[in-house]
Amino acid sequence: MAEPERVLVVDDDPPLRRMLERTLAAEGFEVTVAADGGSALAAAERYAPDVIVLDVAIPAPDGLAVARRMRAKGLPTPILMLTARDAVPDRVAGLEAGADDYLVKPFAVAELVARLRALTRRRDSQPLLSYADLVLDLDVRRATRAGRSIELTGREVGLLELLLREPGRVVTRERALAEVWDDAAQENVVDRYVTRLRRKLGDPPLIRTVRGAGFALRA
Amino acid sequence: MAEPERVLVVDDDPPLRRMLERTLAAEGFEVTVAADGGSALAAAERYAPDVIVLDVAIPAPDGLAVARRMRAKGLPTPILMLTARDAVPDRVAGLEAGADDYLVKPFAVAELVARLRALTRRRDSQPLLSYADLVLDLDVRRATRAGRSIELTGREVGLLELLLREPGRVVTRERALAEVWDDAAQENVVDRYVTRLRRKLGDPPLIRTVRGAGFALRA
DNA sequence: CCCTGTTTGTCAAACTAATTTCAAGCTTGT
DNA sequence: ACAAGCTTGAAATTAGTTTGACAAACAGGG
Repeated sequence: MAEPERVLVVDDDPPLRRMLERTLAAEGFEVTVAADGGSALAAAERYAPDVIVLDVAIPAPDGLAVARRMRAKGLPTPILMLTARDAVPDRVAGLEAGADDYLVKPFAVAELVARLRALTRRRDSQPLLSYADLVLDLDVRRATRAGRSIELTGREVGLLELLLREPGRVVTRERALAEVWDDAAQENVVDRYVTRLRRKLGDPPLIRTVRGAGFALRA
Repeated sequence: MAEPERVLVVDDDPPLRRMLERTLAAEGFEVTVAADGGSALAAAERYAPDVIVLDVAIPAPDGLAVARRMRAKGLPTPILMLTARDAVPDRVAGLEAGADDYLVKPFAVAELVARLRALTRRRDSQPLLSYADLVLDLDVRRATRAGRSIELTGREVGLLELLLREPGRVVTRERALAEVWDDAAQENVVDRYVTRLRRKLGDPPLIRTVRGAGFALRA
């Protein structure tokens, strides 16, 4: 088993808050609580939870505002919103504000736990490839470096994947042509794409030239 | 088909009231009417409707008061409130008082019917799907973005649902054909529908094309 | 059952992005 | 300084995408 999931519970009703705190702890979550929007925002940043349970009706910035601000700041943490009534507008507003799921009060605690598990469960997808501060996501054809997201084209992904699969090892042009290109292309395309990748990936340079042999990620 | 949904219409304007009575009856609802707050409360208890259409501006206890009292008595019947102006305070007040949805006069009758259906069907309905500020309601085949309501056709909903079920992941044309179309259609239909969706969903664009692969939602 | 408006699917032309080539200039090792 | 190898801008080429126009299928109302 992995380490416990960290959950932030935001609700201004002390009994409910305590109940959630105890139940979730019993379910194996590591719980932090907040009673109003302001401390929720602070806690979300300081504590970096894996998931947030957020009541819409809380003092200060309400749940919707909190969700919006978190999204504005770029925090991707999944939010499960608690809404008071079974009102369509409420739910729509919550989801528009950036919530990932909602639950109508009163709710069964088992239901809450199930939803939380669903939100924290990692989707199955191709594993990410990485090297130093570079991460390549094959599913989305996108790389990330130092937090910056970089869109890549098909060939760029192919070449970068090849390099990442044998980090530091030298990849020859022949090899690259065979694996990324369906042969029958000038060897120069590889160089061309190395250049493009270097440009997109930025500094400090990650792809090293091995004269007479090929290319490799910097050791 | 199940038995007809019972709706209580509360409005003090006789022509409008009669029009609603006739239209809703034609739509298969079983209709009862009331002209003021007092009889509305009485009818709500005696008649036990599945849903209530309630004008805010009525004599005696006004719409807000009626909603509040019904909630105070513990009646959970969904209320669709008709507000005269498109004033935010009005709507907020309505929702706070216990309304489940609101419609601004003048309204299209079809819209009213659609909302009523949504409210009565809501009991055990599919959860809403969302991504960024887009929310899709599968039950009503309608999407909402930034408060604007967007009508979608069957195929449009199907495709959008597919994209929303794996937010950000790339959906290939093949996959879309298999899941949304019963195969046996040109791959181009997918493109065609992506275009239509993009137009309907407006700016900023949500559907990104991943050249050579397919389409995906983008943050 | 027919008419009407909507939804759906097809095609082809216009368009756009990605890929590849070429050639000139630049590095590096000896 | 020379040669072999590497880099890169610009242009040509190719592959893939978007969209208007239209016809077929369909749904609903009279």
